[in-house]
Amino acid sequence: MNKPNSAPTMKDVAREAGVALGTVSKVINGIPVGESYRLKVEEAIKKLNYRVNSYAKGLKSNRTFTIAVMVPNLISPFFSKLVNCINKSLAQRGYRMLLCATDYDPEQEQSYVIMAEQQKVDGIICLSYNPNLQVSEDVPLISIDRYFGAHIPCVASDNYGGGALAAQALVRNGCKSLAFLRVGSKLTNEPNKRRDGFINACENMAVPYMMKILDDGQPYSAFEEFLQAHMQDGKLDFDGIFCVTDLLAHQIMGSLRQMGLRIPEDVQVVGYDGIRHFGDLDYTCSTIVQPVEEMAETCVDLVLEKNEGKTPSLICLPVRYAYGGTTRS
Amino acid sequence: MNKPNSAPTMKDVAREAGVALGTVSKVINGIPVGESYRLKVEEAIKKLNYRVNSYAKGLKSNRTFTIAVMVPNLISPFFSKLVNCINKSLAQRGYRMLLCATDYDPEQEQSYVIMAEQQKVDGIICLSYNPNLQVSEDVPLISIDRYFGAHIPCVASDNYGGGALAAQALVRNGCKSLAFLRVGSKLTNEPNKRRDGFINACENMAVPYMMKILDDGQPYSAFEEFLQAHMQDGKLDFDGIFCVTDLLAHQIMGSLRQMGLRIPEDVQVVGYDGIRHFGDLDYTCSTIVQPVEEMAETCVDLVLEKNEGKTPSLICLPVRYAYGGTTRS
DNA sequence: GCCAGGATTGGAATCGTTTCCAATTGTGCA
DNA sequence: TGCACAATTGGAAACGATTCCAATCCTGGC
Repeated sequence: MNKPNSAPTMKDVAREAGVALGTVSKVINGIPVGESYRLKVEEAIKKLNYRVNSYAKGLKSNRTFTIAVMVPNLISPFFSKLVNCINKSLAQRGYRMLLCATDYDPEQEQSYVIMAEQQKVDGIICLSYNPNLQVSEDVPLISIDRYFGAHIPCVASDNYGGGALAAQALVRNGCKSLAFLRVGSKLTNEPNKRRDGFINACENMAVPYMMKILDDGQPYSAFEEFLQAHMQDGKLDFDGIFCVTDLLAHQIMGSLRQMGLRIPEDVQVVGYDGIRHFGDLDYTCSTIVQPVEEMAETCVDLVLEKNEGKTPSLICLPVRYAYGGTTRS
Repeated sequence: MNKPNSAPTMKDVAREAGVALGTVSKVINGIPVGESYRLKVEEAIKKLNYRVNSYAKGLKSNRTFTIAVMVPNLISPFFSKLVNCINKSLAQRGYRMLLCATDYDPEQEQSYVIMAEQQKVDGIICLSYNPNLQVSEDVPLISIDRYFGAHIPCVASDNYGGGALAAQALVRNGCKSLAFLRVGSKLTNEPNKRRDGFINACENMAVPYMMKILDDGQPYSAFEEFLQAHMQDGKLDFDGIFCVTDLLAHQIMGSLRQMGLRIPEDVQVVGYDGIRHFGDLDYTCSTIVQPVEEMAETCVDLVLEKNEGKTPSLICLPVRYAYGGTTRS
C-alpha cells in the first residue's frame, strides 16, 4: 500500500515480513531458512500478492527458462505437431517457449537467431533450411533434419530407413515397378536420404524404379507432365509411388485421380511424415510415420542438458510404416 | 577482449568508443547524438559484436516486446492457423511471441496467466475455455471466442451469422429438413451462438430442424445412436446437417458413410471453421470460413494499442460460406 | 577577445533480483 | 557462567540498461 501504482518487490516483502532481502530470496528459491522466517515471508508474499520479476531474475542469474523454437510455419501439420510436442515437453520441465515462424526466409531465420541471443534464451531448437545460418557459440542450438556439423546436434527421423521401408511396403503389396517423387532442394539435408534408402531397397529387391526430382524453382505441374509422359493405354509405367512427403502425396493423388486412375487399385501411393486428419484422427494416406513425440522430447533433452559432446551429433529416431488407404494394406 | 568469457555490455562499448554510457544508450535507441559520436559508437558496437541485453532493458523500461498467446493446442488446424497468423502479425510489429498450449486444462491456463504476469509480457491473447480465469488488471488481455465482460475485449467470428449462413446454404442446395449437431459445453461462449443463428434462419425459412447437443462428458457414440434413431428405410429423417465444427463434420461423415449414406447425394453436410487440407489446399468439407487472418490481426492490434475503452468489447468479424464437396454447391 | 546561453555529453542513481561476506544469534562444552 | 564456534541472517554490491541532472563544450554577439 506504500507505493500505490506499482507491483510489490522483494524489498516490499522483506519490509512487510520484517526480514532481510536475502532471506526472502532464499524462501523464494527454496533454500532452507528458519521455519519462523519462512512462514513470515510466505505470509507477506501472499498478502502483497508478490510475483517474481523474471527480468530482474534473468538479468542477475543469466538463466531465462525460455527456449526459442524456430520452424518455417505452423500451417504444415508436421510442423505444428512438432511444435505442439516441444511445447508440452518444455512446459513439463518448467520452461517457456518463444515461437518463431520464419516462412522459409533465410533473413528472418538469421534475425530470429540474433533475437534469440538478445533475448538471452537458454537455447534454440531450429528447423531451418538456411544452409549458412550463423549461430553464436554461447547459445546451445539443436537442429532438426539438417546437419550443420559435429558441433551442433541434429535430430532427425531415420530417413534412410524410411525410404527403404516405403519401397518395401509397396513391393510387399504387389508393386512391380516404382517411382520416387520429390520437390527440389539443393540442400543436402537429412530428408534427402529418403531417396538413398529407397534406391538401395529397390536394388536389393531387384525392382525397377524411376525418379522425378523437381529443380528448385520448378512448378508442381512438372510432376503432371511426368505422369502424363508415363501413361500408356490408360495405365502408368509404374504401379507404386513413394512421395517424399504426405503433402506431395496428396497433390499427386489429386493429379492421378484427375487422370482417371484409381488408388490403390491402379497405383499405390506412400507418403512420408505421418500426418493425420485433424491432427489425431486417421492417417491421410499410407505413410512412413515420423516419431514426432520422441523427436521433440530428444530435442528438449539435448537443448536443456547441453551434454558436453557425450551424445552423437546426429540422432536418427526409428520410423514405421502405417496403412492409410492408399495402398492395399 | 578484457573480460574473456562474457558478452560485451554497453559499458564495454562506451569504453571502446571513448564515450559515456548515456551516449551509447542514445545511439542504440535512435536518439540524436553528435555525428562523430554516433560513428564511434556504431563502430565499437560492430567491433565488439555487442547485443542489447533485453533482460536489463526489460527490467529498466518495463517493456518486453513480448506477447503471450494461449491456445488449447496446436494439433487442431484452426488453432495452429490462428497462432501462425498471430505470430506473423506480431513479428511484423517487432514483437515476440511466447506460446502456451494449455490442453484445455483450467489449472494450466491459470498458471500460464501467472507466468505471463511474472514474465511481465506486454499482453496476453488467449483462447480459453476456463470460465473463471483470474486475470490481473495490469496485463492487457484479449480473448478469442469467449466473452468475459466489458473490461476484456473479445474477438470472434460472426457466429450467429455463420449459423444462419449454414442453414441457408443447406436449404439453397435443396435440403427440406435440417439437423444441428454440437458437442457439449456448459460454457456460454461465442461459438454457442452458431446454434441461435441456425435456429433463427430455419424458422425464418420455415424449414423443420432438430438438434442433438451432447452433454459435457458424453461420448461421440451418442451421435451415432442419434443418427441410427433417425434412420428409416435406409434414409435419414433429415437431408442436411450443420456440424458445429469441421472436425465434428468429419467424424459425422465417417459415421454416415458407414451407415451406407452418400454425401452429398443422400445427405449434405456443412461444418464451421474453414479448415483446409494441409493448411492451404482445398477445404475439407463445405463449411463456414472463419476469417482467421483478420481475427489474428485484430487481436494483435487490440493487445498492442490498448486503446482505452474506445473499441467495443465484442468484435464480430464476417464469415463466408465455402463449398467443399459435401454439399451440392 | 570575452562572456553568456544553448546544446551535448558525462556519469550517477535506479530498476528488482542474486550472491557473498560480515555480523549476529544461538548452542554446547568446559 | 563464560567462551568459542557453527549456523543463520542482514545488508551491500553487482547484473546491464535507462534516465536525469550537472558539467562541459561551442557558438554567437557585443
